[in-house]
Order: sequence, then structure tokens, then C-alpha cells
Amino acid sequence: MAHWLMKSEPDAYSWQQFARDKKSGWTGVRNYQAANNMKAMKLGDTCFFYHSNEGKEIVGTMTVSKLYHPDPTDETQKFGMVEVTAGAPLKNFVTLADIKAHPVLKNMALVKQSRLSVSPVTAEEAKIIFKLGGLK
DNA sequence: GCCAACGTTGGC
DNA sequence: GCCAACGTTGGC
Repeated sequence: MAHWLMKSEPDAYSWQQFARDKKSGWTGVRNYQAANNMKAMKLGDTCFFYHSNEGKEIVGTMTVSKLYHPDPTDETQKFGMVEVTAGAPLKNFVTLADIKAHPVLKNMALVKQSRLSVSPVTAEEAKIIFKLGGLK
């Protein structure tokens, strides 16, 4: 089971809103690398919800509930989307500062490729995030 | 608000 | 196919 991290600016779409919606189509990705990562997702994969700009922290989990398919909001029809279902909020948010201070997490794609909005998370990284986040 | 990083576009 | 110009993301 793979793990991923997906970013959203809370001004645009927050975790709080997502938790109310229960599930959401992840539209608006216009970057090939991010789209390729979504293409690689399988049903049931776990994703971390990261608040970019405001907050800069991992706030919750979600699972992939619909595979990659065309994004109707993309007029060029080049990019797709997945649907994700809300999981649990982290008990303790894992901040970017926490991540950068951690010997393992500091090598996350999130840090290395700061502009990539959908990035892979290794099994080891996921385990640490769950632990720091107070889950499992 | 600034700016570094980086992806995309378009002229040649 | 190269590369300069430009736009966007996102941390600080």
C-alpha cells in the first residue's frame, strides 16, 4: 500500500472543509509530475493532507476512493484527477519545521521538491508521520 | 511582500 | 532543439 502527500492552500480548500465534505475530487492539478503521481495511485492508498502557505503542516489523512480519470475543469484535457475520502485528522499536526528537523523526514519529496503538489511518501516516512501525528 | 526554484512557452 | 522570458508556487 503506497502513501502520498497532497497539498492544498487552506484559503482555497482546507482540511476542515474537506472533513465536512467527507470526500472530494482532487481537481486543478496542472503539472505533469503531480498528475503522474496521481495516475500511480491505487484504490485504498493513504494520502496525507498538507496545508501549504498557511499552516505549512500535515493535518490529516485520506484514502484514494476513485482512480485517476480526466479532470473536467481542465479545458486542455491533458490532466486528470483522483477522488479522495477523508480519513482521520492528526492529533498533533506535523509541521514543515518538524519535518525539516527530522533526520529521515528532511529527505521527503515535500522538502526536496517544494513546488510539487502531489508527491510520494515512503513507507518509512509514513510510519514516522503517523507516530508524530499521534495516530496508530 | 520578496524571491528562489522550477515549469512552460515561444522565438529562432 | 535550445534557451530566454515569463508565470507560478510556496517558504520566509
